[in-house]
Amino acid sequence: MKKTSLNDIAKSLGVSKTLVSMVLNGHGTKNGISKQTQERVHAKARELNYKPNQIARGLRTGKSNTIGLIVADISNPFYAKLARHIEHYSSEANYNVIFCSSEEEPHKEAELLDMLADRQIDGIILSATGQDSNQILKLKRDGIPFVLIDRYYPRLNNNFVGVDNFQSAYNLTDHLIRLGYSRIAHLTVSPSHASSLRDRYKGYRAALKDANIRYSSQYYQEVSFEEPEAGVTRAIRELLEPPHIVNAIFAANNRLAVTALEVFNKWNIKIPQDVALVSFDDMDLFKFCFPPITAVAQPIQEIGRHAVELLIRHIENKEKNPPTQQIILPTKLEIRRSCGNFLTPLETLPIKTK
Amino acid sequence: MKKTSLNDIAKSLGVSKTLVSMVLNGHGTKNGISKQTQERVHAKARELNYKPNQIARGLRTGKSNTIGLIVADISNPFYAKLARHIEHYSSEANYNVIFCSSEEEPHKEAELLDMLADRQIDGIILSATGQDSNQILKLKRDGIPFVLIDRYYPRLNNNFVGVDNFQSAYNLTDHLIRLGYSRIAHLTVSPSHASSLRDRYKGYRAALKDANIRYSSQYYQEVSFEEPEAGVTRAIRELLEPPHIVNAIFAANNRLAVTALEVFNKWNIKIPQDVALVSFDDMDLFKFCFPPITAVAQPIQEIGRHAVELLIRHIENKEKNPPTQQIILPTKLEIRRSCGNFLTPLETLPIKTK
DNA sequence: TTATAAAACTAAACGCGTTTAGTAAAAATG
DNA sequence: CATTTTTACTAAACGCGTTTAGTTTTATAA
Repeated sequence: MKKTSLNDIAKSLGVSKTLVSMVLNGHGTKNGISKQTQERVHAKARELNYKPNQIARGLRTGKSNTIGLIVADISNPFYAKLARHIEHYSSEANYNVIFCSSEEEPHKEAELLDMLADRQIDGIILSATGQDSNQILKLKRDGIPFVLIDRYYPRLNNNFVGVDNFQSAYNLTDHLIRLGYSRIAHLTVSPSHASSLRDRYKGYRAALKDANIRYSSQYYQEVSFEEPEAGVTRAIRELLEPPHIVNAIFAANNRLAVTALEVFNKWNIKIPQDVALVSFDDMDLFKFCFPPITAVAQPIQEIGRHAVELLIRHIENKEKNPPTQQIILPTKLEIRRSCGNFLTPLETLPIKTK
Repeated sequence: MKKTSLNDIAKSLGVSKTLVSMVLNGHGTKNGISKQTQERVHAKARELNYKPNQIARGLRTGKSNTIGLIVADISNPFYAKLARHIEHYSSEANYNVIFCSSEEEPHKEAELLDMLADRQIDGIILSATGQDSNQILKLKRDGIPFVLIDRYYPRLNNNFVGVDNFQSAYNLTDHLIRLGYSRIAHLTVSPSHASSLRDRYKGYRAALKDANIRYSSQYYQEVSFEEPEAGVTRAIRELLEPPHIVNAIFAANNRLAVTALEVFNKWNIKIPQDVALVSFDDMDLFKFCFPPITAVAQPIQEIGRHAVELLIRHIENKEKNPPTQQIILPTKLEIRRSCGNFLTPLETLPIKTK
């Protein structure tokens, strides 16, 4: 039960496969194929349930109507949601998506980029590990359209869709400062070559500086991507062993925030009494944690939409070489109780239905 | 700056591309190519950084070293984690993965299956919508190796990796019953053609029956996949409007549980005082909710590992046609406080460091 | 010395849809 | 009627790696 090929249709109608190809691609009239013949071809194609082999087509045209998406970690809900939106908008524009996950490893990222190039991908959406701009230069040299998301290379003028990590981190830190916290730790991933993480750190430092709060290098804690549990455990021990060095922790991503919660739970450290916690990147359940976690929320759907639009514009105008574009979208500071204004749920009102 | 092709190597060495192809595929010695020539070919391939075009190769061999993964919803953390594990194990076995998300729509599932077939995928891992077994029959007829995950078709004897949804749901319900709950609602997704959801419902019913608890059709609430908020809101209103019909809710997946939490929060309904809540599928943050949510946890990594192993076994023994296999893995009941044994966090012990 | 075999390599077909260059027949024009 | 144009269609090349069926050269056996 093999698939119907162009040739099958051509033979069964006694015409050439050229003709069939032209008709099915809508170039029939342009090439002067008669109406009846066109109709016969369409009818037969329907009858045999013909679907063109995209691979053979791509081999000839160099176009695959497929875009590659490389995220740093598909199991992180931020990227998972982003992947879903990207898939959605691509599919609307008649593109398929190949998802990949680099797991923050530059060599895996390089491998995946090669793999995608092998597969004649039309373009790439990439959240780069940031360690090595050679990959990006190679994409540029090879003329493969691409859009960076979430993280960019400051030196290179590429297509980019993301948020203002600096300002958002500044606001988040400023929020802590206004609530009276002055010894604020920054918990981040090492090695943090990703521009997003670096900008979050810079925003944090800038907010401290503008508030005339002395920064201590003890506040800065790096945790390896591979073993967050061990790293966060160590980091929190250093930050909170008496005398407590800090009274607030800024987790630079949601995974670190969740891991911090694990550690707090294990050691019975209470938020915000013992220490305040805020997270960059929101999660559905942060609202329902005890206490709810204050976080910066990114407009994930919008990031996905713009990334797809921008990429497709570049793919479909490859010759004209449209100018690169940087799209910076607004974030939202979700203020909850993990840094004060503490109310126990027991103080909430009685059940109100309807 | 185009990519190096086989021909480039052949020409620059003055040999045929046949020879180059054979050498680079390790068939050099078998075909009597001399040692020196083989070495020259390898050296030149390295020098030109040659990477074979997988598409052209696949066109000829019919093999792409790529597997397709279709999940019901990539933004659901259960599937996102599963995707990550599947990617990991596939990559270890030298296969790439094309991820897709059917968003529970049978027609999209059908489209994606066609798309994957077009791309000469070697095999498919699928969490089927369950509405239409024709898709599955077509895969079988076309001889495409596949493994179902999470959901299966009871009538068809296919490869399958998943958990015992019936027994796990039975245990979860039984846990509620032992804590004294007798009016237990079942909140599920409509239309629930997925075997996993149906089995969860059956397990719930069986537990009620074995405990001689009368079941009322009022306990059963279905919510559409597309609009969970509106549906869950309506469902919970019906279940909890005075006089409260139920005192416990069994959410058949994590998304429903999270949405239920949203509604409870909005209406100030307290868990477990006003109503108990349990979820099928665990989430990282369920531990830290207020109160922590009792849930059935699936062994996601193991599901991914077995699915990949089983699929690759079938792909690589396509001729021998190995027997189909059903792998049922154990779940874990994570007992937390959302159904009683209520302790406020305020009663916990003082900070204990180290 | 001649037939035979082994060693080392190549031409060409293949898979399948696209595209260029071209042909045959009918219609229009002079 | 002869020539040009138009209409309707086709052969063959192409992309690129794989594979089959050889070919040429050298070595071995009869």
